[in-house]
Amino acid sequence: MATLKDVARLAGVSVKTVSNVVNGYEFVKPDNRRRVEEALATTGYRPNIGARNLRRGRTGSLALVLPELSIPYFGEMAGLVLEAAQEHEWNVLIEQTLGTRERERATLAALGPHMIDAAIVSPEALHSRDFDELDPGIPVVMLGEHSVDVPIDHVGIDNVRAARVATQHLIDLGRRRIAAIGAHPYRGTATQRLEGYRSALTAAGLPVRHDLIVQALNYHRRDGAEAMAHLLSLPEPPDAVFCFNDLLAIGALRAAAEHGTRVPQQVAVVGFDNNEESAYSMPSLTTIAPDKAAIAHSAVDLIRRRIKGGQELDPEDVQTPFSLEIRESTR
Amino acid sequence: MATLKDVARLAGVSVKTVSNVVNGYEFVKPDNRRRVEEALATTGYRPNIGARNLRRGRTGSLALVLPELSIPYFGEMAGLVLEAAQEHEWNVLIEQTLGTRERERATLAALGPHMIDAAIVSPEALHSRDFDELDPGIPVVMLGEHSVDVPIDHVGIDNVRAARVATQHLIDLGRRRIAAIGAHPYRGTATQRLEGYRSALTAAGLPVRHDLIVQALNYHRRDGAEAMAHLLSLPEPPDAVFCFNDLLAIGALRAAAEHGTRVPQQVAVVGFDNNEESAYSMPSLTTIAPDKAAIAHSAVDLIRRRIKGGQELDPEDVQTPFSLEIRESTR
DNA sequence: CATCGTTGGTACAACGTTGTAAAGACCCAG
DNA sequence: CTGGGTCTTTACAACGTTGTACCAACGATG
Repeated sequence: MATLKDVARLAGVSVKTVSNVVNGYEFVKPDNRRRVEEALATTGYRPNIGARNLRRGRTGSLALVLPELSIPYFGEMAGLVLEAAQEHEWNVLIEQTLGTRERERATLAALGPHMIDAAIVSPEALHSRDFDELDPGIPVVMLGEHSVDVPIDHVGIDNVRAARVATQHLIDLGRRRIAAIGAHPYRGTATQRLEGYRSALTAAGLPVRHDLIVQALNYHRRDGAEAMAHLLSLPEPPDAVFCFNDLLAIGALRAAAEHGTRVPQQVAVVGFDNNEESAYSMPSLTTIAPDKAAIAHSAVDLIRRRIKGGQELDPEDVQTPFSLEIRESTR
Repeated sequence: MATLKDVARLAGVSVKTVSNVVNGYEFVKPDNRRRVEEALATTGYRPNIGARNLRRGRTGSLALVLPELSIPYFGEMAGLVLEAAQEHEWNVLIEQTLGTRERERATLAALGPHMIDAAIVSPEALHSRDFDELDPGIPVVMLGEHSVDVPIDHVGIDNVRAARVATQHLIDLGRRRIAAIGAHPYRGTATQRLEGYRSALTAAGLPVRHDLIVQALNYHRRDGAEAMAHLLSLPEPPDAVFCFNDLLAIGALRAAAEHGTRVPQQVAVVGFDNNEESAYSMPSLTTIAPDKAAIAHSAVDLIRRRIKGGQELDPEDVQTPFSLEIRESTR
């Protein structure tokens, strides 16, 4: 592998002059520039990014820390973050935590400031305040989950409002026994979505019935199916279900079908995330559609801002838009 | 950020001694070792991976090059590759090519040998022989696509055989007008799956009807839906369809439903990939299920082998197992 | 007590790059 | 032809790490 030294020798100039050509420095004699460029071409020189970064004190990489790539929401988000990061010539290193708090902490501790310039973290179990003790030494942007009391930049939609919109949609359909699937003891987004659900019911003068609120410790299709099966076996089953993500909703659709319950006639279903598959499920799924590209771009922008601005910048909380995508499951 | 120098000063020893402690070198006086370890702890020293790699001549990172993370198959594969790579303490840098040949080439050229130790490439448009001119200078393992005539390690399932199994399954159901969705002018896997489809038909004494073979330039749900709509509009529509991936099949299921055609009674459908969503579609999808974890592990193993063994090693072609997952769409 | 091998420690150079500072070449005005 | 400025190039050091070579101390051996 050719280095600057090799090119310099071949072109008959100093290493620095080659470096200057490579970096587009203005004042190089045309004659030398030509010779250097020839030498670059014949050697097939490629800069050693590691050495360059060592010298420059940056790495050119971001870390994206998320629970699992096989979960459609995170797969889609990761793809968009990759694109957004590439616009600023960042490489992206992806780490999976599998949703365990221990691995979320370990990952952040391990990455440290040497491998990456910053991290975009989509925490599952980790609380913002864990970062306090951690101090990863690099800018961090949190996606989704959010704790106000910690000075960390954050991007996400207004979960409370989105959940209210979803629930209100079911109320507008005339449904009165509206269940919720996805309550969770300590997951922040779950708490917020539950709050939105509750507030919509209350505002409409409907009771909040605890037997219609089903916990889900995981947010996979299977959990949604189990929860729905449970709801349908109740003496008075619900006439609508708000699922805290699309996977739960997809599972719920299947459970309903297996139970012989028709969607949306007997039970209307709303999801959350607008996974690509939700437009093709049978029936297709009404869902809260966050603007994922906006989330990805905002996250990268926050990182750029923080890298430029430094620690003393006030932490920002960017709320990205969302919409309600109405499909067959509530039509 | 503390460096070896800082720790050395604090512990009152040389930089190298600290380095020795950090790297577990045996012969360090217990007394010094203790002092160094204390200093390490109080400074919170973390080795600068970049500098270490520069010195050692390796990077500790792999690249995973694939079309799009939002495509479930690649999302799932990426997750498994991440896990497999982590077992050997590799970081993984993911690059999306969006399926364009130009970006596949550009990515490989850009990554070069400095950022990464090796690359795992899942090409969409790129041919193995493109690598010849390219010579990325690092070990490369190809997933899926495969050209025998180029000395590059490869992992994947036997597409021809798998397609034959899928088609044979439909034949065994008594279907006689079996269509195929997903033919493609130059995509290698498409060619192989088409060949398997053909050979199964021929072996069963069934005609290969060209009007029942539908091209798909992309492999998304929408393309499957369009292809299926076309097939169902034929004067003599098929009684079974073999789709070259699950997304096409999911789209086909929806098109069938919208056309009022019942699956599997009127049209049986088989997919390929066993995406997680395919177990929850309505009806659930019969599909070829490659052992994705085996693919991921084999890919990482091939890389380790190649890094140890060097260029003169004969290229290996690992065929991973697959199975036919029979579900509602053919029951 | 001289010698040797083992153990423990250090200085230096090197990985490939770029910033700094300084020196050399060139040109033009005086 | 001198002085000053503008261009152009270079040597050197440094980023943080580790391999090599070497030195020093030590106990054991003859």
